[in-house]
Amino acid sequence: MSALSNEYWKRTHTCGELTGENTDQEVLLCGWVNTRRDHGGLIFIDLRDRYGITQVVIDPAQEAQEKGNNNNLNNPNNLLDRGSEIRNEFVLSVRGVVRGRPANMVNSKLKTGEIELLVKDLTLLSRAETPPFVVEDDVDASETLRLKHRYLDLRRSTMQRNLFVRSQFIQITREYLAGENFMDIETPILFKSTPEGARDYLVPSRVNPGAFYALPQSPQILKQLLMISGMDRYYQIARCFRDEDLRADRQPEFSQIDIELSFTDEETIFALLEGLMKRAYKEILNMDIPTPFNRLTYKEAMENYGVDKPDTRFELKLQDAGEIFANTGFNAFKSVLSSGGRIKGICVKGAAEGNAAFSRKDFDQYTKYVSNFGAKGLAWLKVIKTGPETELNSPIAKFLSQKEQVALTKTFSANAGDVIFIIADKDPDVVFAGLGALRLQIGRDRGLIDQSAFHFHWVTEFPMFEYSVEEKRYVAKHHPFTQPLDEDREKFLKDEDLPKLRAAAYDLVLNGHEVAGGSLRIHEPDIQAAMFRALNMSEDQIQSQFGFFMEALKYGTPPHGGIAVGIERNIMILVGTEAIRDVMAFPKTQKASCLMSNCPSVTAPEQLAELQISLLKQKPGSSQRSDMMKLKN
RNA sequence: GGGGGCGUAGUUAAGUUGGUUAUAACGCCGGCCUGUCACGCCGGAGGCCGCGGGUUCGAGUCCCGUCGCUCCCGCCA
Repeated sequence: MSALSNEYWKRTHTCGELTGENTDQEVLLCGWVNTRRDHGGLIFIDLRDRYGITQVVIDPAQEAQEKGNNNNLNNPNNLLDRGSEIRNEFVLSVRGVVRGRPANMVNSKLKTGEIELLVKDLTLLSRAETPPFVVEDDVDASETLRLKHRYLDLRRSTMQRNLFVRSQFIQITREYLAGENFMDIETPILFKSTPEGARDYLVPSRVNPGAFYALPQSPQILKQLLMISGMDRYYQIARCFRDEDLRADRQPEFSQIDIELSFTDEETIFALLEGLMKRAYKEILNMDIPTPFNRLTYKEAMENYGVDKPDTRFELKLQDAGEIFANTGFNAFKSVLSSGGRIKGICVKGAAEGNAAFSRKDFDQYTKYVSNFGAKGLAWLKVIKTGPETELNSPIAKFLSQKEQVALTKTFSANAGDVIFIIADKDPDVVFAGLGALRLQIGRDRGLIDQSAFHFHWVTEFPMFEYSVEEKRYVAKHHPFTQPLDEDREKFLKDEDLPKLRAAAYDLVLNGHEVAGGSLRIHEPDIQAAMFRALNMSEDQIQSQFGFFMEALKYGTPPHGGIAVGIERNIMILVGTEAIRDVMAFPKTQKASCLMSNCPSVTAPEQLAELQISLLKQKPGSSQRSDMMKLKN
């Protein structure tokens, strides 16, 4: 069989654009067979491409009536024969005439539903085996199968839309930042490992045996060096790599809009991002996002929501009950307070009585749920109406004085029918984490979250340091190039009160997700040196890991700062999906493997030898062994 | 590293206290059909019940192990 001429795929239109205005035009469409409805002497084919679906009709009787204007009309029977051979996902070239549909046959579900294409010639460009799942919008297949045949999954309109929105978002970003004088500069993917932070992906160097590059966790140092170079305003759509465990919103490689500016301050950066988001939401969703965004300090976020990335689409804020129990006789609470712990809670409206009431089982499940976050218990108190008064109904009620019960009701603004949940723990982080997670869970369970809302806000004044139990030292909460807040600079230089110092670091939070994070950077060499010392790094470590950077700082560094916007998380929320896998073309599974290509895979011994790498003996049953088994089959 | 959920035709699921030949829908194959758009009607094929062990007269079902997918904790500056 000779090759087809490319005349067959010189499309005049896409499958999403023909309307009544094109009636009687002769057109050529190309696409995939979405469905075929064979009526014997009449065949309907829904032809699909990225732009939409157009109904194509093989109707020899109609065709015969319309003799005249075409000189290479096929034998009608031949057309029907070919039509009946067609199966889902075949690739077709269809030449035909656009026909308006009678009013009662218009399909209002299709953009092109007021017309159809009467086939004059139909050519099979490519056959397809029966796909492992039916390619349709409401896909009826497990994610495992979808990932194995990702190229088929990506034919679905939801996936195509997700990737299109992502493309739009990046395009808008480029235009916006170019308009603000930003320069797109690429930085290396093969770079130096910097042990602070996440685990690195390493790449062996063949020409330097035993030495490794690391894939960047972010271009942080490089973009700061660009500021020292006088690039003034830099951005990059930067791929980042982190070898840590995956989550629904975490992949080993992801992209961020990496931004850095010289001679800047927080207000400038906030306004820049607000402008970007406003424009993106307007152009993509035609939605007006109010700016400037609200701001919360880290402390306010923790006290009110228990997390540093609060979902503010619903209330259900945390209240403090520490004062109520300052002199309590209830030993459990008393010991928590005396050892520096916290007692906080939330009040759930209308959850004590009626149809929407929590059952004993619900309480047990929530108790179990908060235990995931370290909470040893969850107290619950139902507010019950007893005549004109209310009283608390709870396993712990008998331990609480009348005064405490009244104060509780008041502090939580609780009415009859409400339920108060309380967590008390010696470790304040457990109280925050437990209640923060409980608040979110109850918000979801009780439908308190407005799914169509987009709530942006800034979280500011993050702590500079947090203590690492594992490493027995303080580590930078953001990263070690972050400047202390001006008010805390003196204390920082005196090395005082490290856990209480605040950084000029900020996150942009959207619907409970951290969608961007940044800081003002240290531009003074002595401050940077003090920072490394605070992190308990020796001079040798500083030299070997960051010597080149310390050197660069000495040659005239402008004050600078920046931010990085997580592209996948933003798009995920924009298109309303739960996993960032849905906004990436070829994502990895939770074990960081690709089901389509089966990577990572075993490397040939020769390839390892060339790199002078030998493998340690594998544990029996390890994934490497099972991979080798797979290869043998 | 730890905890939860899932794994049965091509696909999505059902499968009772362990007991005949493992169901259904969609898809697939064949036939019929000129107005469908979830086309319709008739017929048919299709199973290592993830894998390996164990208990039992008998295992999709119970037990142990293992692999894979997923959600969460730790981790993710």
